[in-house]
Amino acid sequence: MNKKPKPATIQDVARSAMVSTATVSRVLSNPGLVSEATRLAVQEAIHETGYRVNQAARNLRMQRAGAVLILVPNLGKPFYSGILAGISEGFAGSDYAVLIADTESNPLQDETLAGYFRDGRIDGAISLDGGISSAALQQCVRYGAGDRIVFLCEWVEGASFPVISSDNAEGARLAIRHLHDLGHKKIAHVTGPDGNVLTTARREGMVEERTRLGLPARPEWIIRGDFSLESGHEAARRILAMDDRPTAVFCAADMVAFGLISGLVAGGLKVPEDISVVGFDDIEMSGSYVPALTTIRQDRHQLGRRAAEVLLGQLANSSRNLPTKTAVSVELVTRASTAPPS
Amino acid sequence: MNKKPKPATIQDVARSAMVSTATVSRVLSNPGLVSEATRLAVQEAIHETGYRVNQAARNLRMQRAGAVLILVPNLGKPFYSGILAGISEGFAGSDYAVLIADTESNPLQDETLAGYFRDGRIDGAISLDGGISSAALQQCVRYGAGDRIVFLCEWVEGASFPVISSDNAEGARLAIRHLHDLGHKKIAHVTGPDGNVLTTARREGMVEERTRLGLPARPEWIIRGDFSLESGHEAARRILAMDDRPTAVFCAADMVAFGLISGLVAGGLKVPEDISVVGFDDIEMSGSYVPALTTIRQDRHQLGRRAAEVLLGQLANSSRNLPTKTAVSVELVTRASTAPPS
DNA sequence: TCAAAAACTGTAATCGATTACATAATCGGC
DNA sequence: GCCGATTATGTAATCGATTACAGTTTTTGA
Repeated sequence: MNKKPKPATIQDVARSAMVSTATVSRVLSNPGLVSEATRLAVQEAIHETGYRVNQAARNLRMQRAGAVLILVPNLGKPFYSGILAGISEGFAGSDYAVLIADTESNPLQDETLAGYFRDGRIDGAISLDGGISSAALQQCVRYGAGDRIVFLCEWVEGASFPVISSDNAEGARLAIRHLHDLGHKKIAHVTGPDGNVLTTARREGMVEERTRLGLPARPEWIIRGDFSLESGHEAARRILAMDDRPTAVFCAADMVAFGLISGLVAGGLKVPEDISVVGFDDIEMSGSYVPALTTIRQDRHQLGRRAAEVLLGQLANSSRNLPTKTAVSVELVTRASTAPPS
Repeated sequence: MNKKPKPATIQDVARSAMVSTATVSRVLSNPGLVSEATRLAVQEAIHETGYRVNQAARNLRMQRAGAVLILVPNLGKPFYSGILAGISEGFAGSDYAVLIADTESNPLQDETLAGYFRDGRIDGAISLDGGISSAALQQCVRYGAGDRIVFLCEWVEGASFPVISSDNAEGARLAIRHLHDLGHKKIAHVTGPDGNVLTTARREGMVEERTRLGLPARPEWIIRGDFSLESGHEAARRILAMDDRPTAVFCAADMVAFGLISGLVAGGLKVPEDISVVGFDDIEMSGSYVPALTTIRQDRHQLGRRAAEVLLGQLANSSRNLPTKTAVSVELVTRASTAPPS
């Protein structure tokens, strides 16, 4: 029943335009080489036959895969959605397919990523996961993929790949400054997981600004978390148990802030009346949470686009430029979870 | 500096094993046709040369794309993560690459999906989006892709494609039965968005079971929502304003339940003491929310795997079997957000 | 023991593009 | 008006696999 109208090939177009396949191919990829007249004739023929280039054939001939791989630590985290959208958009004009792999549900073996390159299944990769083993990266470099990997948001300390990320330290500073402006002096921080580069950047930005403003510091005001709701909740328990409670808390992620707030509220404190809370990320939920969360917005769409652009750039000029570090600016979004201390 | 050790081709293997390329190819894809002795020799040669099949070449020759596309309404919703993990796992053994597209951030034009098929960029698709226009689907059918599309979780009413989904009506019944068992009589429901097939299935299951149990019904106890946190919050406002308040609320999604709970708490009610809340989905956050949410668990991993299996089956036997509807069973998870009415 | 069938294996065409090289046509300068 | 340079186009090899068809060897059966 199905008409399967065999798709037109470059041969069909050539026949229809009465030129050679070489000419058709040139019209497609290097129109400057073809005279006005033939170009028009060929374009006409393309239109007429409904021709579409067969990527598999092109990729085979050009020895490329026509695909890039995005490594996401955990697709379930709402934080990544906007980023992926930005990435998709960035690749929309190109002829690269975008593959996505979740490194949590399907942990990356040391050889896996390199294997993708080795087998010619991908031309490049963007990693949102800073936890890739350096052995795995070594492998990729060995297969000549050293300049076709870009890190986004997270990165591997010491490895030499381009990195696109928000200005995490600046975000932390903005948060502290905001709380300071409101009149807070005793400010706590719930960190991300140990060993994470974002944890470090945000913690250091926080400490730096606190010092700069001459605010008091107590060791127990730096609470170890892991970006999760639960860790926020746990942090609330700690804070409730303190003698000398902070009047404001800066959380390393919005999810942490949600856990924290619900824990504090359950413990009888009011947010922001008794204690102010600032998050980091500005995920979708943050605006509609109760109370709406004051937070540091990362321009996730922008981050994604930039990463796509950088990778496309690398793929185009195989010239191996120096790896650069691009910082995307962040922004304080003031909402209902912060207020002057009582 | 990069050694680029040109990957071995099937020719290299053939040479090394002193057989023809045809034989090597047969060892790869149809070992039964080759004698024990040559097979071993070839395998040895494959090992020795480090040969890996070039998918681009194979795909070109076999006239396939070697890829499937997953259409996700909104990658940001935590609900989808487990499903995508399941899908990835389902395709892990196969030689299909998995492309993911977010239909919200990058709305699907009518021709887009069909275009992927037409251009031979994908062999099949799994749609988590029930909102695909039937014009778009018609197009796909026209390109002979009618039996290479599978719907997962959501579906298009009236279209004839295989559907894998949770038993939504049963989930709703379980929720109502649970509340009834606790002693609740006045049960409200916050629905999903109008026109969504899941909204309908869950609402009908709820109404059906409520009727079966002889529970009272009031029109205002069916509150229109849209699966979002905000709609839950809005529902709380409505409920707080009612004269004759329900003692329990069944929400069509966990996110709605979160919004509802925070709204109710903000309004001075306690959950579950004053009012019980049940969600639907059991996303990761639900277990660690405060209070931990009683909800209907969908086996998301299983859903994903099944969809992958069904699509792989269709791709293998191009025989166009009847579209089937697979219901994956759901489960009540009892946590802290429900209790007997006071 | 011999013909027919079965089991292996090789030759070469093919998938649909790109591009090096060759050839033909046109142009410009003196 | 002639020659080299430039421009436009075609021929055919190539990317790396699969597979129809043919040829060779082995097995089977009477």
